[in-house]
Amino acid sequence: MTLAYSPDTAPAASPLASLMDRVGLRMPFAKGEEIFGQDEAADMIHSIVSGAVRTTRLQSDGRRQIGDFYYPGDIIGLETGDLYRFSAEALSDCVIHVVKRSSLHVLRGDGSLDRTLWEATRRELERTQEHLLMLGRKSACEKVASFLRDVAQRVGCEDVSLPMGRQDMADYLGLTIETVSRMVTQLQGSRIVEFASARQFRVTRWPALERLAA
Amino acid sequence: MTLAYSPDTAPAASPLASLMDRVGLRMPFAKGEEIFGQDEAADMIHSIVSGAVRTTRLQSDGRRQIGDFYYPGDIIGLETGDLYRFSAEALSDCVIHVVKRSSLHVLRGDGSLDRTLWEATRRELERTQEHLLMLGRKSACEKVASFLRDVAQRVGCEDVSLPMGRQDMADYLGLTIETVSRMVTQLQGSRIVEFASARQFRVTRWPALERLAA
DNA sequence: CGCTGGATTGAGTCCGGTCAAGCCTTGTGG
DNA sequence: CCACAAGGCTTGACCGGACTCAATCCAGCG
Repeated sequence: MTLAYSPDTAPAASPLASLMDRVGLRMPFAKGEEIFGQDEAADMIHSIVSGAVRTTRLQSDGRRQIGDFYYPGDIIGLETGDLYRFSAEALSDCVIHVVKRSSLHVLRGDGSLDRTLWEATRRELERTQEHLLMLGRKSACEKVASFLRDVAQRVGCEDVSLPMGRQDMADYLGLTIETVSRMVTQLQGSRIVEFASARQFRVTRWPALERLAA
Repeated sequence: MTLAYSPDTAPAASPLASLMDRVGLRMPFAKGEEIFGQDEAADMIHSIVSGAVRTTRLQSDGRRQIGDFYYPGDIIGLETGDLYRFSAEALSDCVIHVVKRSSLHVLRGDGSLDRTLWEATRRELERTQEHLLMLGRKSACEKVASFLRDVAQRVGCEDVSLPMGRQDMADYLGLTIETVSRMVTQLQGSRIVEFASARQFRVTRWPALERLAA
């Protein structure tokens, strides 16, 4: 999570990824396709090779919350007992390395696998706690600022392209798409970020962005 | 987390707790006392023997978010790398079983400890995700209803006593104490719950409460 | 070139926050 | 045992930020 990565290509492999390479299967998914579904039996672990993924949870009345966005090198499907608690969908065309949980037993023994999975789960927990903090106590403007900062930071290069649309941002931040749009416009008005198109931007004033993200 | 427990007394021990009994130390904490602090070195794991605990995170401007409330049998201090990301405070006088992380190595070997810790971390992640969902997409009324339902469910008996005050509830739910208070009054008005005092209530209409908690 | 779906913008509303009194419980000292 | 003080909780009036609904804009694409 803290590592830099090259978008759309396989990144420097995590320890787990290298273990997983020995078992499992690479599968392509088309943009918008479901990788796994909420409440399905959780018998797979997924590692992203290329592309981007969102995890979502749908309530009966249609309200949607996005759990997180995932990029090459990230693992999804850890957070679960017997059933997936979120569904996962491809934000773009992507390739996923899929491993049956049961086949991981082959690699068990020295305990290093267990500890690696635990480590990954802990990082996931940290990210979720950070997300929690944002939802609970930040204003709309601070939320959008934090989001753009996090994405820009992760990519690490000048021009950032967002793999997700406004609705996804809104459902991640607990806002409406109108509010997200207004805040983006506002941040642009104060010359803190600059959008070339709706999904392409760069940060023009990092300190100001950091300050707003609080 | 899903197990029933007797408040204020040691519960049916978790697998981890029984392991931890062999090492570590029982320590008493007074109401309001800090058990560990945000950004301190995280070298301990804490298991609650009796009483109740909150974990909190403070922002520079004073805004506070409560991570979760913990009761006998729960483990805290798992969520962390080198530093605690939240601080933990005693909601009431309580007894905590404290174990040095390093001394857990003694018990390592068969990997069962690793797996148990992982399991605990995963449950923590699940709870955090549930919390996330609530903060992102629920109305004030739904939040308070969910909260009261969860507490009542956990205790399992008729009369529920809240170990935390309104401010703690508010900081957990991402609301102000005034809004919490109004929602409680409202729920009482519709005969869904009944408060004997500010910290003592019972649920009078479970189905309605469940429906509101959505 | 027009179609289509996502993004932006605007006007008006409402939920939850803010500020300010009051109330009730708890605890302390006369 | 009562008086009083202190802190937490409740209630009210008002305000404002985010939502809703609706119109418009714009980029991508046939």
